[in-house]
Amino acid sequence: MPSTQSQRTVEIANLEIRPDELQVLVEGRRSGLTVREFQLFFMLAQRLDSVVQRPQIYTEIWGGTMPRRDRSVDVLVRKVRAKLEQVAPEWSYIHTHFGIGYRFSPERTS
Amino acid sequence: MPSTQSQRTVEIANLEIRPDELQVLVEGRRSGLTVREFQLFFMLAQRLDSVVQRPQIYTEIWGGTMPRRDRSVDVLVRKVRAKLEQVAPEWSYIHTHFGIGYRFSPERTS
DNA sequence: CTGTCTGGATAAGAACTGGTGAACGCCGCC
DNA sequence: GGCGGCGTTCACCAGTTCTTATCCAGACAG
Repeated sequence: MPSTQSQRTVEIANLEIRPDELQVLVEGRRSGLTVREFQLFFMLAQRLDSVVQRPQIYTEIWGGTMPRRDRSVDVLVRKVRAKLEQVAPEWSYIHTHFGIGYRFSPERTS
Repeated sequence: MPSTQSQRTVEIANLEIRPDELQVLVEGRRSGLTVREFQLFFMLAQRLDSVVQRPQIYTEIWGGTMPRRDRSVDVLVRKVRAKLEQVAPEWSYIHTHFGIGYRFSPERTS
């Protein structure tokens, strides 16, 4: 195995994540996430199956402290969900934990 | 053994790439790329279908770190595109990934 | 059931990125 | 010197993305 710095590709469920390309592929199809969107997605994916609190997400992506009543994270999550749904309608990846934050976990929508 | 560094000729889609001549032929016609232009084209071609980030392109061609707001890469891409389009109007080879970089992948423009 | 709070959805304006044409400077050559 | 190819930089503009505001549905407490 050619080692090298960061992993070239991460595979989870039906996803292929390429960090150094900022790309997420679903069964070969590109999801078309923007840079910000990928950041969010990737940071959640790295914490597979654990709930990440909203302020923590904010800090990791925007830096600094999350202003009260800020909705940036929500809007971003929505956009990521929308794009992923377009390429993988039968799956859901980001789950809401009310009053807390979000959790990444690929699941089939039965 | 085929020996020696890189292959003499690489063929992809309707392209014929000759690294040691710095030439790209499209169905027999020379594209007329300059040295710089060929460097860009070839480095992207070698990473077929993967997105290469702008700063990485810069580093590989110019060396050093890409200055903020630098447009060299863009302009070079444009020139390569222009020359390729002249010899292959029905094809597109270099695709833009907004906010990230460029990706090489020969495709017909239907 | 009612009131309050959180998150989903959408939209408008601001901010940013990349496409494009042209100008500029550098060299080698006529 | 004047010319032409090449590489770089500049400026303008269109298109994309981000931020923020608003309205609304769902969750939860009393």
